[in-house]
Amino acid sequence: MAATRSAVSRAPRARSKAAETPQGAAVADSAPLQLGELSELLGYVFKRAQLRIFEDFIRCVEPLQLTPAQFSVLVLLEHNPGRNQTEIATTLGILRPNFVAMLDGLESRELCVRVRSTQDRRSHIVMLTDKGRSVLARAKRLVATKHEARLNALLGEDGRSALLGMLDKLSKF
Amino acid sequence: MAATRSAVSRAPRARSKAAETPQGAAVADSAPLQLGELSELLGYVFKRAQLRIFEDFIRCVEPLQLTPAQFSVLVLLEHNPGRNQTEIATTLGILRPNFVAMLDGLESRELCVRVRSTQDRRSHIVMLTDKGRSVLARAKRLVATKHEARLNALLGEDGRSALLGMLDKLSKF
DNA sequence: TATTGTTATACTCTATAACTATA
DNA sequence: TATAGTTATAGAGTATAACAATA
Repeated sequence: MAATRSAVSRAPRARSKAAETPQGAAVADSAPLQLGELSELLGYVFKRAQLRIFEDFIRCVEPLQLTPAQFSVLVLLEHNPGRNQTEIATTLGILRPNFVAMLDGLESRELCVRVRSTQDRRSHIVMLTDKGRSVLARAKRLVATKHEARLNALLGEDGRSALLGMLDKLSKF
Repeated sequence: MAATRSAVSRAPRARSKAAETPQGAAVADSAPLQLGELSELLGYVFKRAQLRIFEDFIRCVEPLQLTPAQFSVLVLLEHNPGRNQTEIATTLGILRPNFVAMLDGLESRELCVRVRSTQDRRSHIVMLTDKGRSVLARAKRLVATKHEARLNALLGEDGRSALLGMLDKLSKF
């Protein structure tokens, strides 16, 4: 989950030199492009905002080297002890096959462990390690004090909760 | 840009049969998992909403077989005649190398054409064809009457413009 | 027969280096 | 030398089929 640009994202470039032509002659070209109805298209603006938020998340949590997806796994493990891989993965919308490599990564960093369930020996219960718990605690602190704090400053507490409410409606529609 | 699930998305599954146990005995397991602080994490909720919006866009424009990214290119071509590949691509946050195959696709469907610039023979001016203009017009109609209409119904006109305003702030921060 | 974790695989999106033809 | 379009390539993220172990 490295920094992205995406099919529908990023800001237009700064205008090129020609736009600074003294006598206003051939300014025609090289001005920033018109977005047309894209600037009113919710999906378009949404995607750009989404990318910025993830970029900022990654930057804020950078000392701990956790992607948003990895962070979400650790949070889920903390709140749902005793669950197996499939339960964790599908709750996050991750397909079981794709969760294998992801867990391998977290486990190799000793942030969590898989243990065979004694009740159902097909299942791997996924548990946070002490190190995982400590990294998660630090990550949550960075997210709260840097990432979310920045978003709060930008949107205001009212704006933030209004936004959360709308996002929730959208994600259920 | 097929329907996705993403690292941080999709709704939790319905509870499994065990949860419907008559005498409330072993309900403990198999209940939906706790999201913990994820439900308050803007990026997490944002991503889920984002995926739903794109899913809906694709579904609404499905008769024309246009992805959000392709649609955004056609809109830009309509509003910015005479521009070259690099200008179109970078405005949308698409890297020049990745724009080549994308344009190939649109051009092979005769929705646009590349023509060598006479002023700078390195440049390819990208132009909408008549067919491209017509497909775009139909796409815009579908987007307005189905996709955006649905979002308006969900959020209300006030909510929609408030949301657009916040998204705009976010995409510039 | 069904499910869990897994492997293999493929397709899309994103990213970088380097080539070519022009300037 | 610098830029536009391109090729090649690599890495994420996402998707499906199928296998071994277990139920």
